[in-house]
Amino acid sequence: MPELPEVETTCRGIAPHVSGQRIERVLLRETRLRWPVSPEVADLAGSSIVGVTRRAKYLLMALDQGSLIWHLGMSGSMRVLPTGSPAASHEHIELQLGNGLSLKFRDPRRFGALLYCADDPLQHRLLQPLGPEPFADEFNADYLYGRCRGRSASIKTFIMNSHIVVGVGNIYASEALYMAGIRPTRAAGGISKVRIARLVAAIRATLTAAIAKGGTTLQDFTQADGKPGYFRHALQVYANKGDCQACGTAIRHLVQGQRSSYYCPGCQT
DNA sequence: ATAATAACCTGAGGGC
DNA sequence: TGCCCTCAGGTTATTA
Repeated sequence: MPELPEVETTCRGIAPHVSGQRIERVLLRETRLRWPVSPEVADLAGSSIVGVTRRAKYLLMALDQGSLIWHLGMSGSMRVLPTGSPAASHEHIELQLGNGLSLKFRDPRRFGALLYCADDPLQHRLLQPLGPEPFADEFNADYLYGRCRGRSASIKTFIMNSHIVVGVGNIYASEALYMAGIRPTRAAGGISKVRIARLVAAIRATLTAAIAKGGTTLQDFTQADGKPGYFRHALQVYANKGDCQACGTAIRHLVQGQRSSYYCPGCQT
């Protein structure tokens, strides 16, 4: 689940409960994530959490000394619950806080990550090469059209490339291309600037709408309070086996780069 | 440099 | 019930 809207929802959900809190105790039940959890994490008791921000699909937790870089992978989620409440299955990490609450990280598939970074996390080797945020001024039609020049990759694969723009995952790539009227199979370099401008707007609109609904829950994702994301009901094409709401044509499914894509052959050219 | 593929995991759901 | 297969939000590393 965790694309940009889900990570943003998580960030907003946990921030009020963890910001300014002292870490009383760290529970590491499973450290074999995408990468081994940084050993420094085990010794964080006594540190304080200054604040939480998001960059791409990473959650950045500033501490009084250094920072934590979290990633939710494919199945990760975070909840804030009273310290002492029973651990859910696959609840790998728990930070017990001074306010009697615990931040609990659950990730059945273990594609997520928790890394400690002593200095600027934005300069971390995973964050440094990332493209612009979709809501940044820098991400505009000029930029995206420029990056598309000479690229034969499909536009769907292209906008999911975090070096081009961050935060657009498999669900919202299909949804944004539907909104923009562009087939996911089109070569990035062959799309007119006007249509690229439409795509930029569609990416922003799709992500904004999804954030407003708390993201999309397919299976594992929950908000920090345990509720699912409600954008699933607003999906137009993703996982849709029916017809396009706009023109009635049957939604089509295909696989691109090992990922499912969905589009309307009537509306998307 | 760009593009395509394999790899890392667990669980849910369908078919038989 | 149970077994086998396919598929699922991401992204890095490896290979052409």
